[in-house]
Amino acid sequence: MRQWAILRAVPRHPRRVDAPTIHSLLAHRGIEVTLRTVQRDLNALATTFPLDFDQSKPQGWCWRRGAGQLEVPSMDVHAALTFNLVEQYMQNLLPRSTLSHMSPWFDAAQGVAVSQASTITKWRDKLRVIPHTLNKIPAPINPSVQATIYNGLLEERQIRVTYRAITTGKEAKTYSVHPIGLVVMEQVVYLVCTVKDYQDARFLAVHRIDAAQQLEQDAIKPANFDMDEFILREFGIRLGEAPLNLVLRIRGVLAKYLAETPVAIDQTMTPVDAEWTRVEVKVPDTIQLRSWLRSLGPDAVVEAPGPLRQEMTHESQALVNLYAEQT
Amino acid sequence: MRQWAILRAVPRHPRRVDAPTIHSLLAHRGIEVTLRTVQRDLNALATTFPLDFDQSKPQGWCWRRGAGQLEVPSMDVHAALTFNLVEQYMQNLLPRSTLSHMSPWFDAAQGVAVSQASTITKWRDKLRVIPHTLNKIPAPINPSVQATIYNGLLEERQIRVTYRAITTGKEAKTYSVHPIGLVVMEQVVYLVCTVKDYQDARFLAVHRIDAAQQLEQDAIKPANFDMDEFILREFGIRLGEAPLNLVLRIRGVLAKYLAETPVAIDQTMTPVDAEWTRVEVKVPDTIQLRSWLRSLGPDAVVEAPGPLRQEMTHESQALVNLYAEQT
DNA sequence: ATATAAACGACAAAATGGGTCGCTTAAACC
DNA sequence: GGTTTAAGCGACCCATTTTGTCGTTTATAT
Repeated sequence: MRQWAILRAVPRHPRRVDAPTIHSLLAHRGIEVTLRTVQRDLNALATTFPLDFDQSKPQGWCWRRGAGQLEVPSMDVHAALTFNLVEQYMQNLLPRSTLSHMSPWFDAAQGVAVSQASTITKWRDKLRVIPHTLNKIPAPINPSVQATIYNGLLEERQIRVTYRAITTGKEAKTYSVHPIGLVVMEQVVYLVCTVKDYQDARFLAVHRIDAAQQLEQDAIKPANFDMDEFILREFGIRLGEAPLNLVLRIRGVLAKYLAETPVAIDQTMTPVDAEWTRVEVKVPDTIQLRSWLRSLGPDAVVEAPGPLRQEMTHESQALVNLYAEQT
Repeated sequence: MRQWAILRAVPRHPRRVDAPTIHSLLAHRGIEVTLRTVQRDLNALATTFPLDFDQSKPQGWCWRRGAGQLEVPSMDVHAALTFNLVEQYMQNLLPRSTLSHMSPWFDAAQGVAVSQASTITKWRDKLRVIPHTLNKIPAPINPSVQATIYNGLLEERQIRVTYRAITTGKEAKTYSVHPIGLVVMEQVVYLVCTVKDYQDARFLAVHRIDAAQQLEQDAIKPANFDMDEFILREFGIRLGEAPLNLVLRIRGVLAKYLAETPVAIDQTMTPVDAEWTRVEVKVPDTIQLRSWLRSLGPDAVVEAPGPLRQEMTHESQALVNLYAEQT
């Protein structure tokens, strides 16, 4: 039991912890033993587990870099299968530096034997995830900047950041921010925060932060801040306040797909004729809805509400005009 | 050490393992002890860990249902943050029954204290993932059918399935299949397999499989089967053989976004005038490309290659015609 | 009904664990 | 640069625990 507690107290590679710290930590949990015993335990555990310590005087103990994840209960094949799917899914949806924190588990999932005795078939041979969007390349994030940002966010401390605004020509500025939250949209990670002493929240793309340094001062969250409200307002998601009663005319395989994965639970579908099917569904009025409707091309026609139909009509006419121009 | 091995040998709830099995398993790993010792260990461990056994004679041991994931090294805050992001991301991308296999880890991530002493701030307050597509509802999958399918796939055994084809009117048919792989596309899970003794691979939507039963016979994978080739061909992904040298004219915020998350590493962007920017990039000729181009609406015009421009021109004209019709 | 195998209690010998102490060594501080 | 402080480590020994053995009980299978 004590050894179990010690194992869990030892952190992964870059971070380190020394024996006296573990000793007091154990005492805090009601496990009263001599420091000597803790030292003995650490040495004993190091013979079986990939633990390392540095040569400084209070020896800093850590799990060897690249040490695998040991879990109880151990990962079963179905969990491993799911981890493998998620790994493929996430590949281009989060920046490498963030996703890398999960690699111990992804590696563990890879290592789970597919079947007891059979061939050493690789998971990759059996599993594929087809990306639903065009695979864009996430902007790289400086790992140390990311670490500082995430720490400041979680410990609720102010951070001094050097930010390179997207508006061209402007050079990077340095100021302190109060981190509030993290928002991921379209493969980009944004830090939601207030700047200096202003009360209004802003968002900064983390990959455009060139340098970051955690400050001593606590971060102050503006009163009555509502993250969801902020997102809908500032990220240009919500276009209308009320949900739309969308009526759509669709054709082809799209009807089949939509029958299988409905847009919402109240979705109803009624055949119009041999070619077309009418879909009625209540959906929030968002930018994603527009993107989706556009992406369907000439297989979907908005019938109602009127304003949305108008909008789509104008858009398609605008597109035709653009294509009519000589290049 | 022996107890550690025993803990890892005990599976999660529905599955069970008995003491003699563990005993022989330990012997296999060079740990030679009496069966009695194993029994004693199990009882001892059950006082500290949430282990349960049933009342049948060879006692079946398992981790109590809902037992948390215990890991060494324990999950640090950055890993927990990433797990929370991924959980939000995956929410509607995989069916519940599949994703639920990861819930022990998602729960563990939730449980990681955000900061040492500070407030018990919930992760949810700080993290948000904005879905990039319209959030459709994944078709529910019968968990026991899913378990059988996944098992058959991993153990490479034939499966007798009752499949409800999407073509209306046809009733469900039952036949045996040789599972080859799993493909996830647009929130739907497909089983790639060959049917009966035919050599050509097909794909079945897992949520349309009403019943499944694992058979004794080994599954036979067709010679020279190439999963990637199969996907490109059968899922209608690849439209042209060669990659396209896409030339695109874009405007507005899109130019900024595309500069940050390029479509491919060789992407070049050159301003045309105050409004437009020209993007050149080599991309595979896929259905996703079309969807993406369409989703951009009148903010993007394809300039080359010619055939694609033609295609887009015709599509937009067709859409205008559709909207011009009286409802 | 009988045979088989697993679980369990009891006991004793063996092994190991852990506190104490003193020595050594490396930081830290004046 | 010397001194202080604290951590690591080897050694010793007693108490506790561990584990093999064996006999009994109980449930499952034949």
